[in-house]
Amino acid sequence: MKGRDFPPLFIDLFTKTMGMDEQEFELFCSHFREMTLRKKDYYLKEGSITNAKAYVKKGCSRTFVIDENGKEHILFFAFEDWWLADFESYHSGNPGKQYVQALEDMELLVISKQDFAKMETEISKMRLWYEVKQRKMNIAMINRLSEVKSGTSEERYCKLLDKHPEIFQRVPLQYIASYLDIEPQSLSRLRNRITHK
Amino acid sequence: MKGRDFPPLFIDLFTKTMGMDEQEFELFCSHFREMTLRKKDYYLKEGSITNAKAYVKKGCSRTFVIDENGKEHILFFAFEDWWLADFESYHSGNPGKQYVQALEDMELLVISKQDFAKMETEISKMRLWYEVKQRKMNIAMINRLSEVKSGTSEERYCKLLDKHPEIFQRVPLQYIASYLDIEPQSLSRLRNRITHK
DNA sequence: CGTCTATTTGAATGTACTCAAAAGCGGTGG
DNA sequence: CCACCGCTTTTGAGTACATTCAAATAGACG
Repeated sequence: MKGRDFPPLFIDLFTKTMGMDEQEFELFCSHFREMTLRKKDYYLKEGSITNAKAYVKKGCSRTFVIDENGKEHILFFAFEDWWLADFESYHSGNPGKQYVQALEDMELLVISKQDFAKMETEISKMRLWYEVKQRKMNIAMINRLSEVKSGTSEERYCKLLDKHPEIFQRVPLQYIASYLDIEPQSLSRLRNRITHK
Repeated sequence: MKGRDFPPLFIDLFTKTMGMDEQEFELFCSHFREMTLRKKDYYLKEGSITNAKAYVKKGCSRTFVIDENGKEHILFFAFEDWWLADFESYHSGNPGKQYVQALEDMELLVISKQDFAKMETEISKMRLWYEVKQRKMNIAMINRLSEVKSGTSEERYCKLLDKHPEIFQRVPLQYIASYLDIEPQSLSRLRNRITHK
């Protein structure tokens, strides 16, 4: 697969933002393999070992865990230009706890751990990029943690609607309920309450 | 301050685990300044800009945020050998949202952002160390996120008691309640319920 | 059109919350 | 050493809110 076939944001990220030259970028791209998922397919399930990172070229997914009572809890959604992996499994080599399921048909660009590591030694900018990436994920997780606990469910719903209205165009309400940590019925009543005032 | 005055685990981390030689280690240590906090003192408050990392030499603290209704939510506790910082503020340079308050008298080893950055260029192993650190924090945050949402409050309490009994020796129950995202009264009743069966 | 799934609505239940007050505990100073 | 004060934890009573189970409606897809 040639570099020019990659999505614009992906190309920009590595050429403009990171200053990779064309040769480096071609080398980099050659290590990705394309993968498609149909809606409802799983990219990852609990117990599987992740040895790749996946760039979301198209579509969206939900990452969730199942608790001791069999309940699903969505940790986050992923859309275009996000990176998907169960990082605990990826770095430890142990089976992961996360599920990743496509909510739309998806196109992924997958790079194996080995190839990524090779890239990091061949293209020094990669290290920096991944460091920054890691840092941002970190901050996002801490913020998500603050949000999960803050305010009433109505406030959490309104904030999500305000900050990420696009989610409501693409993700069924039941999953948004899980993300907000409430039952679908409660979300339905909550939405009613809001529109009737 | 001489390297040999640092806590054993700290010395091990950088000499044994990271393979820093004595000279590098002395250089490294020279950039830390000691800081003490009295119980209940704040190391950080919302709105302040963090430009340092702090190694917890002694004591423990709680990191929390205050939501729109004025409620405190504890994100995590920190004990000996942890690193403290509002990483969002640290990396963005913007005012942070976190509070860090000492729960016991504390001794910290503080290194400024500038000095740490200088160290990273002077001692190449530092980069690697910080990368690994970052990664682990990341995973810890994702796990914390899973836990906050999983199971009943009773199950979360029991799991904490099982995995981190030492916390109960050092942290007042009201803060454990906040960590578990329940009111102190509810925690009290919950504990009663458990011991009476 | 029919089936399957998602969303809404209803009614009853339960759990955690609030407000309020009592009991317990630790530390300080007389 | 004891008495007092402040803070933490517990207990009580009433309330609010999300949950559960159940069923009806609405939408999506073949």
